[in-house]
Amino acid sequence: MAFLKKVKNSESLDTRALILKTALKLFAEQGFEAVSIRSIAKASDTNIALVSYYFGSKEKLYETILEDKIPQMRVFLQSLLEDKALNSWEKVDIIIDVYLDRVFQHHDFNKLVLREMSLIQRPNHANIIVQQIMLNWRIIIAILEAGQENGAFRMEVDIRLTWASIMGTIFQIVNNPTLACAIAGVTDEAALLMPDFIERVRIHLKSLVRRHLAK
Amino acid sequence: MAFLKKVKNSESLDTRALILKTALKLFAEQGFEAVSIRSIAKASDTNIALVSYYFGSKEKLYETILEDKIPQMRVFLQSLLEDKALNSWEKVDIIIDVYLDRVFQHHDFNKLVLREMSLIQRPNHANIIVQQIMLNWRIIIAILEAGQENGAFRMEVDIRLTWASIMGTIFQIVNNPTLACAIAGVTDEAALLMPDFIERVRIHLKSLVRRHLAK
DNA sequence: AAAAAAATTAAACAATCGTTTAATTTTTAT
DNA sequence: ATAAAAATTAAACGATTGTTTAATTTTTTT
Repeated sequence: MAFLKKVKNSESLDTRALILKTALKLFAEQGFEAVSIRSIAKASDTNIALVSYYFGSKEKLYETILEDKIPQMRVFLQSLLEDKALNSWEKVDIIIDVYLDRVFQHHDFNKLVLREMSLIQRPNHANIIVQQIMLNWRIIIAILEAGQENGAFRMEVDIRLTWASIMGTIFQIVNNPTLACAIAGVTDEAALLMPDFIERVRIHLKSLVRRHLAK
Repeated sequence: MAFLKKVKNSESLDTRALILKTALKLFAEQGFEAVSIRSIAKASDTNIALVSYYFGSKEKLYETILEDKIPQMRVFLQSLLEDKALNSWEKVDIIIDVYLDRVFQHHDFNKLVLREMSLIQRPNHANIIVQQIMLNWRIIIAILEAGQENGAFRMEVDIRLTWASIMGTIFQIVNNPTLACAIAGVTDEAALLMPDFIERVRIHLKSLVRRHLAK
């Protein structure tokens, strides 16, 4: 019956990468505890023992996903902070551009991160992520506060809450498919990843921040 | 040994209410699947059979929590929409005030709702909540768009994304204790519920929206 | 005070969980 | 072609899950 032998993946993803990809999708959709190793195996058409074989445990599989995707963002942000060729207004625009593209592009992964940050009393992996995110947060705040100190932005503005508004807007949209579809006026969730919708969010955010920070 | 008999709750909460309260806290902290009936029983110092006894199942306990807390918000919003004594600027201020107080006051419950909205392929209870939230959403959008039509707000503003920014800001803060502590400059999570911090968010939000909507 | 109802308990249930084992197939290296 | 290594499999492991049972205690009603 060799002719019935299943062809596992036309794109020739190796099994390890296939499990990672499938697990990310399921974790983002349902949460860590709700996803069983058996459901990962079934969805990826692999054996239930392979999670232990490749990653050691379900926990370590999750950590691998998080670590694989942890942003190289910090290097970029640090260089942006130190960049003297750009003024503060240009830097804000760049940050919005970069974050918007990044969150939309890796929206599955961002759901994971967002959920981790909302939970407490969690295993080690959560704290690692939270710390990474907070390191980036400090650099961004430094960039924005520099704009205040050099006179580009209003002094009365609450910089930290301003950044919370920017990220909150993006997360609110990416994290909440039903709401996002209502905003976009579509029924298909895939439409949210279309360039025009992202562009609409971009315009809104930049307009919002510009009026807020301007003297 | 009657003198050693345990006194369960000084505030004389009946057992059913105690289980509800404890379960809400644990679900908000750890998520639905991560919380076992045994952990609820242990944390509330009750027997593991009582969840089934009072609520039928873990699922129905969760549904009871959601339904118990489903906002009376819609009645209020509908009356605000139809109120002709208030102008659009006053209505926006009121909406911000009400939502801010409400989300902070029931921050545990809001974590649950937010998480439900981010997950897909969930049991029935999730859809119920999502639909309720979306009904409120439509009323709010109607109120804001009325402000545009009567000339109070700029026509160029993206009303739906504006509301996403307001809610996103609030949720970002309430849902993310670590970030919120960094913003507030405190280490104790309890400090986030202090009136001065909420007041700070309120001032930021109103200032942000005012500049954004004003001509 | 006796009877009925409600609340609470410990123990057990089957089902599912993550993980391990040991055998087998497939791939790689010699 | 043969041997070694890696990948994959089915089956089983003990632990934990939500739930049910039946007995007991507590409360309420008569």
